[in-house]
Amino acid sequence: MTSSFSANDLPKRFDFTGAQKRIYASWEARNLFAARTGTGREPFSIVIPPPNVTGALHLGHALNNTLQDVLIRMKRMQGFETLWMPGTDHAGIATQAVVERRLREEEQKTRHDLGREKLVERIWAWKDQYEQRIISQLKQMGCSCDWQRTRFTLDETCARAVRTTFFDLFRKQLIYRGKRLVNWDSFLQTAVSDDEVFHEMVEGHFWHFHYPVIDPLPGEPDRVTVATTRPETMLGDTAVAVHPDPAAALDRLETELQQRLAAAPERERETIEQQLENVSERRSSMLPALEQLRDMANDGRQVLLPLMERPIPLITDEWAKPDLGTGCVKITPAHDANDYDVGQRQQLPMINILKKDGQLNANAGVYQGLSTTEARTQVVADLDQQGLLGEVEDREIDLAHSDRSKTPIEPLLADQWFVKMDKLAQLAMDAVTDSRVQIFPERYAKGYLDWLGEKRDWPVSRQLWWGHRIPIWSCSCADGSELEDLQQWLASVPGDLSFQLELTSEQNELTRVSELVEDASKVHATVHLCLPEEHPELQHQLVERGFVQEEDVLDTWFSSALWPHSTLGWPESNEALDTFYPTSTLITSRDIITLWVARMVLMGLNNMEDVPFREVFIHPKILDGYGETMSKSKGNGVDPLDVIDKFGADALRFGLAYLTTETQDVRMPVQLECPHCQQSIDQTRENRELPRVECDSCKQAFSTQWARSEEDLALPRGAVVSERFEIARNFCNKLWNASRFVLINLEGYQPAAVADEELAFEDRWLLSRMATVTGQVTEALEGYRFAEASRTLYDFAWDEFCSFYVEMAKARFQDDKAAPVARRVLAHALDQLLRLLHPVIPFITEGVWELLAAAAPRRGLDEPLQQSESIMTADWPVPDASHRDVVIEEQFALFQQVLGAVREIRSRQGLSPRESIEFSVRCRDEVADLLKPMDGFFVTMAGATSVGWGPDVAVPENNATVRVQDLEVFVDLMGLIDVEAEIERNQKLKERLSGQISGKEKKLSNQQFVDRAPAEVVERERESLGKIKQELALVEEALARLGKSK
RNA sequence: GGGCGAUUAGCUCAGUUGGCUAGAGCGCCACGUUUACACCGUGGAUGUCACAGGUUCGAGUCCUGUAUCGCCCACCA
Repeated sequence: MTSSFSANDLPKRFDFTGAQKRIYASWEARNLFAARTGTGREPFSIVIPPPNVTGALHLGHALNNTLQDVLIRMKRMQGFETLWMPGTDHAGIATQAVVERRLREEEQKTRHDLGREKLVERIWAWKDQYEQRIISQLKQMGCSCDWQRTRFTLDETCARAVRTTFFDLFRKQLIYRGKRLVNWDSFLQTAVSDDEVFHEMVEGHFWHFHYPVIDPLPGEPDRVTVATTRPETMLGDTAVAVHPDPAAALDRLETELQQRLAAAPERERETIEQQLENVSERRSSMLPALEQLRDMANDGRQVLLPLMERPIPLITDEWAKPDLGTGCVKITPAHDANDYDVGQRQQLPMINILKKDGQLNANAGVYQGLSTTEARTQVVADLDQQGLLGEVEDREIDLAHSDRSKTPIEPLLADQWFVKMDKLAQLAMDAVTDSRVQIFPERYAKGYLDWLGEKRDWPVSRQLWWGHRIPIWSCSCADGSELEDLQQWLASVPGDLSFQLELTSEQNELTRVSELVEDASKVHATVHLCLPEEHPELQHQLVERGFVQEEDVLDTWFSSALWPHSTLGWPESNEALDTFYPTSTLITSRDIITLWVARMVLMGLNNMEDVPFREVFIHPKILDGYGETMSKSKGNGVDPLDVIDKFGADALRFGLAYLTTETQDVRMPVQLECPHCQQSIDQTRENRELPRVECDSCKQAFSTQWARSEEDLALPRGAVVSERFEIARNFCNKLWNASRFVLINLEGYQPAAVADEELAFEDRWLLSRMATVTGQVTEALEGYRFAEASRTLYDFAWDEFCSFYVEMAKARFQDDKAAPVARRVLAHALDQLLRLLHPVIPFITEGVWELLAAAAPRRGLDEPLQQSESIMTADWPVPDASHRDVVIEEQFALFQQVLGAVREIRSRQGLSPRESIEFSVRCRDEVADLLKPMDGFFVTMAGATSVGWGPDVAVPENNATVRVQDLEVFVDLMGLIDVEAEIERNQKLKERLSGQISGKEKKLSNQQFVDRAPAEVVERERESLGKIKQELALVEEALARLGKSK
């Protein structure tokens, strides 16, 4: 600050835009975010949940990162060596899909036109651009990440960790190859994950087919009937199933339905009754036939799959529900998830009939080359022609579609790599069960344990190009000698490698994968080789020997699972890893507890033999005004930058922290802001999807995030914001102005220690409150109670610091004797308040801190000290127990109440604030002694002059009264009194008091209460009743008086 | 279908181990530019604590059930 600085020149509103930029740059320039090793300080570390590089951050990220920054900043001030590890996630499918879509839209090309290498190059370019944007957003929010350590889940450091981990698991035999149904998008020619699939009801049919029984015995049916919504899949059928005990199944179902009926509400009864009817109908009409089929199945009978003319077995499996369809079900293991399970159980062949482009392959015989839709029509026609088509019902079908291409999903059987989960999952479960990892709020531990408890193997293959390519090379051997040959060569290769043999019998396509091979001569072997590191030379040799590298990449979560240690340089041992692992806490949202949190614990334990973090805090979700989750696709998302532009980064942060309660999701109505007239327009389900919106008030149009056409894009863009941030913005401004006032009045500040006896009543009060608040805020933040901390600070700063302490200081600055101490205490108080607020609102507190340093560089009550240059490195306040004083706080509360009473009377009587009034207080002598010295404050804060304190003050003739505890405040209105207003008010009061009295009397006359409630509670009730009665007496007295004067 | 959570003022939310005469902000009403702040100040009005039972001397708080909403997981031949 230059010497010409004057606090009077400071603007009335905090210029957050300028301050944010300047202050953040100064933090970075001083390297204040850097985590150091070897400092001997206790470490505190957090790894960021890496945002997807795909897109911009939304409000959910803003919340997530605000909370992390709040903790990191507090811990840093508390003297911990803090590390906040930043980075982004390569987000396989989402990122590749975005780039592919642009390729399609802008160049009309598919990824196959570019090829793997070129596509990956494009994605890298995209990634660089978007990573910058994300990091810039985080910086604008004020996040104090150690940017020099920024990682990316696909960078070389992380890649090394991935390969090392995969190799380790492979060698431990925890990786295996198996078949799995994937959601195949035949348009994009890619598998998509379950969450990229949406379901839609479409008009469809339920076709019944007859499959002839091979060589029926006399009395046996000559055909069985099955039903399906996807006729073409019958080409891949490998069995027809019937329930092993249809009678028992029906009985069980009936019992269950009857139980449900007994408990069911009226409107559900009908459906259940119908189901019951269905059961008994089936029992009489179908049961014998089903039992006969069951017996035939047990005899090993077969049916002839029409069109393919392939004999397939009749089998028994519980999957065939006797109450559904025809009671028999066709089994197509390669194209249906449930059938796949049946196929596994029953060791059925699995016939894939689909090519990746959605056309039928050679296994479909004459139908080869048709699309699934064409095949469907054809199959139905052909069966009809052969007289094998039965009933065709119309039916609504819940059909899975690809979210990206909107085409129907084809379930397709594919080779996939899996991670065996049994042991790993158990490790991760134990860590939570024995509290090495603690989850807050606790209830989320249940979901974590339940999910891991299933111990389902983790399919890690993804049919994508963007990601960590699975480090496996495979080679098939035609016969035993080739295999032996290969094994000898592999044994001679130097270095660390691991391989697995996968043995399959001859007809690969038709036979299940098996580890047990009875006849070795019929086997052909595949050798899977896993490399722990990139090894170009060896890879070259492998290719020459006929090895092929796995095309698929790993699930993104595989690399994310390593995040807490991979970012610290694992597998290389180094100081950062030693210092900051395990990390202290993880802050994330509940939807990735299983996908991410569980897997980090598991991988951390596997790789590091220690948990990745000691605590996990699950924060709420941000919902829109309709209670729906915010998402880009719904158009109800909010860009944190819009909020920052309008309200400031501090307001964004404070607003979010203020809303972060333990149980409630955050519902946040959203508005569009008209760029022409700044009018807010509520976002509705209708307008949130429009590319342009017309302003309600100025009638001009503006564009939204959906604008695509040139004319829409040419319009100014309307920001999406929420009024919820106004509270926080106003709070920051309040703090700014209070600070401005303090700074203005610090002119002439002289640092000096302040002895206890120099402290004024209000100083003691404020210091006492500050000690309490400091403790509360620290505890709240350490317990992840962000809303509580924010609310405590909000109330303290606004209602106590500003509305009382600063107001009272005004009077003291007029008094040359009192002013120096007032300045010292005020400088100290502001200093402490800024510190407490800094983690939540870092910019404004730093801004004021700098100004305070100019006005009062040395400050503090005991011994004024030069304070640190940045508030970031200032010490976190510790509650000063010596200042805590319950009596002072009580006395001060009395003062506040008397002041309130005077103000209330003034307002009630409609007196202008200019109009000075006189008041007297009837009270005990001690109280008079206490409050009389406060006379000046009544003048400045309520425009009221006291004319008497004590037990014997004269009651003015015409007065308005308010009673506070055991004292009475009279305002002499000298004939100006609005008698009606007083009577009305007193009568209202009388009613309320009488009600309370009768309530309490009733309670106290209840012998049960008096006997059983704790004595202390009863006593409290008695006292309270006594007080109310006294109060009522006074009200009645006042009413009588008023009646007289009327 | 399974699990979890929510339901408190017009709106968004607090409300510790049951002791409540239920709070805050916004909005609303009245007054007000008093030298930090109108993004402000002072005062005021506003509630069948979703519903129904139960436990208890006492229930917004604990238990059971119902309704509505939301989230996660599974399933949907």
